[in-house]
Amino acid sequence: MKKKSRRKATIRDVAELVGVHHSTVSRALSRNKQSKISPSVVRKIERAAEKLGYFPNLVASSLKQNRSFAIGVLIPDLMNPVFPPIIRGIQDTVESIGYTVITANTDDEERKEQEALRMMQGRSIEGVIIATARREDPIVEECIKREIPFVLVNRMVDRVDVNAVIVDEDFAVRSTLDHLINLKHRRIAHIAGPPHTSTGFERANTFKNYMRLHNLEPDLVVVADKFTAEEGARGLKKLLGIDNSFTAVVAGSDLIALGCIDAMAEVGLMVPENVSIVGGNDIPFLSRMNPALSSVAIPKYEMGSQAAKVLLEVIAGERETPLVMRMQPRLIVRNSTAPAPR
Amino acid sequence: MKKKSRRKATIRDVAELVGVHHSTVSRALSRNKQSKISPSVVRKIERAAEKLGYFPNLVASSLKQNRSFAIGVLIPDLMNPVFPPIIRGIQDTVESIGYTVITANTDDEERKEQEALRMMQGRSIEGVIIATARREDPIVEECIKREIPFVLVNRMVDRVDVNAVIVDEDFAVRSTLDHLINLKHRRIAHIAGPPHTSTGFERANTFKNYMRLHNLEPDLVVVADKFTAEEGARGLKKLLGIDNSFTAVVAGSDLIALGCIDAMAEVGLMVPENVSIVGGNDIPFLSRMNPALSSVAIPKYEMGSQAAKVLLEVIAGERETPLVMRMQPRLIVRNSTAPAPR
DNA sequence: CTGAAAGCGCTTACAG
DNA sequence: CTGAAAGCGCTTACAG
Repeated sequence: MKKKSRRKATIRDVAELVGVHHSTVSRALSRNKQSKISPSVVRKIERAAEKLGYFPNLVASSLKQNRSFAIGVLIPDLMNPVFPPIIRGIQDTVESIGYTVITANTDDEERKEQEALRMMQGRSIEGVIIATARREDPIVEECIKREIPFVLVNRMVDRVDVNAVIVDEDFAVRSTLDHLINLKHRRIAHIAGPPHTSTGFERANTFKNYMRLHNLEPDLVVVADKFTAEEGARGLKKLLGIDNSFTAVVAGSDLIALGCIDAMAEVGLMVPENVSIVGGNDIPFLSRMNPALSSVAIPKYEMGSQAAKVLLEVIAGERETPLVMRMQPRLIVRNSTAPAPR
Repeated sequence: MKKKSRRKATIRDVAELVGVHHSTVSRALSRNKQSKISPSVVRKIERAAEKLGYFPNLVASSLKQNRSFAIGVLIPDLMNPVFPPIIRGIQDTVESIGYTVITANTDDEERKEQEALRMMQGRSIEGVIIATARREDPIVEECIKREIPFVLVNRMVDRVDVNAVIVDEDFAVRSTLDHLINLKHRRIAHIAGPPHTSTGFERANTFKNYMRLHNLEPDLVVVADKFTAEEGARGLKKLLGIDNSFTAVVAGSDLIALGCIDAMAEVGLMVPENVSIVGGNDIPFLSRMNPALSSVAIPKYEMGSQAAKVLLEVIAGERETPLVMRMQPRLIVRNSTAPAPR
């Protein structure tokens, strides 16, 4: 029962064992059954392959076919809880048809984005899902120029001739404001996400417009430079320097909301007694915090899954016209919002 | 400014442009500078490569060199907050030297583990980091048999002749119990993680031994079949059926602790007034819950990073003897633990 | 320092 | 249905 060699079995080894040409083995073992090999030979080959513990060398196959059955995914940071479900959605859908995914963290740094794209191209990825897009994004431009199939997820660029699976931000903000206005809040502030991202930008825009529509002060807007708690805290403090009559804040994301809550705690503002707050993308476990954070849930797993499906279609050449899917978010009211204090 | 063709530039294209043999280009562009090419030629080649937008085809390079500069990572589920930091730690350390990582979710199903390993082998990964190990694990055996370099992270197998970066579970449990005993708890229960995992098994063992050492009842132990909140809740209910005099519970993980807390809430037990509870691996945001969960922090990012370093050493042939690193955890006392009620 | 050749393990037109 | 050949884009002994 000793193994003869540590070398992995190749197609030639099984060909030899069966006594056929290695091209016949290749044909017998490849799934597309256009080239018919006689069933008896197929069976012999399969048996031999099994016996030798043969499995195909995907890198040789990739080189020859000039496709890799791999896609890339660009995210800012795996440790941001928004992204794991998106990635899992992507993985589950592409893996079911034999693709694998390579993810890279870019920390929102353009240099790392470039490097990651290069690396992925070097590995001949067939397409890429981009969760890091800024409204004007050199990476997106490069994909277009180099004709790399791509789809954006979560964040959008300003141009609309791209494939994207994003959130109906308008709806997100409107349902949030409806909720707050119903609770009789009038002085409502917004700690917006970075304006160079579509999510930050669109929510801030809708916020102003919808406030105006309701004849409410639309200018209580402060910008957070990143979707982080630190920036949320900074934003809230800045807001306090400008105005302290607000009774509610709409945060650009959950992480921003956490920062706001921290900053409020520092100055003795109670949530929701003094100020109500709504978060932005419903990351896990925040339902268990004190107070449980009201937030706008977005279908992260689903978005990843859809983005993957679209990308696969583009790769297969089945999709010509760009598609922008806007997924419906859902306001989840918990304990961080309450009627406006009088 | 029109591109001549969509074809990616190859080493031959730049060779032609410079007027040298393509092997010279290969030498000039490869980082290992043993084969000296005259600086002037190198410069010309670099210029030409730049001009053509050349970048190496890693899959061709992989095929030829029979190494892929890729490693695999097996995790149960990306959406479990324990794993993203581990993966990030792995990625950051291997990417800095040009490796990429391919992760696969196995959902703790052996079939998926097998499939993932196959896929990774097909892609010629040079080694694999395994975060899914059970105490007896066919995947680990297979890696040994096939001589695939691997290192375990977080979970260990029963055999000790392997590389692993894990937690000092003994210390984790002892510091937890010290804390609880100091708070005058005497009836302490344990909702253990799955006994087929080293973490579940070791913590339960230490729990019993250390309780005995303190002349406390060591048998208030119930097993959760998975590291999930659902299983934690089930465990707690089962415990209540056996005994309801306990004043503290040591949970096998944070997720298990969350389930316990839910189950306690259902029957009107207050944390920490009636029962104190300590979680198991300090996942993010639980410091913000109500009550903030006391937990044993483990250095997840660091563990990933260390595991990657060890794996890289094994791959480089620089490590002969197996290494088991036990990382020090740290009890973080928050508000879910309080003096025992009288 | 540079060139020419061989080969990594597959796939796929082209014949038969 | 099957074989023989060529080639994917690199790397690397072997000469010179």
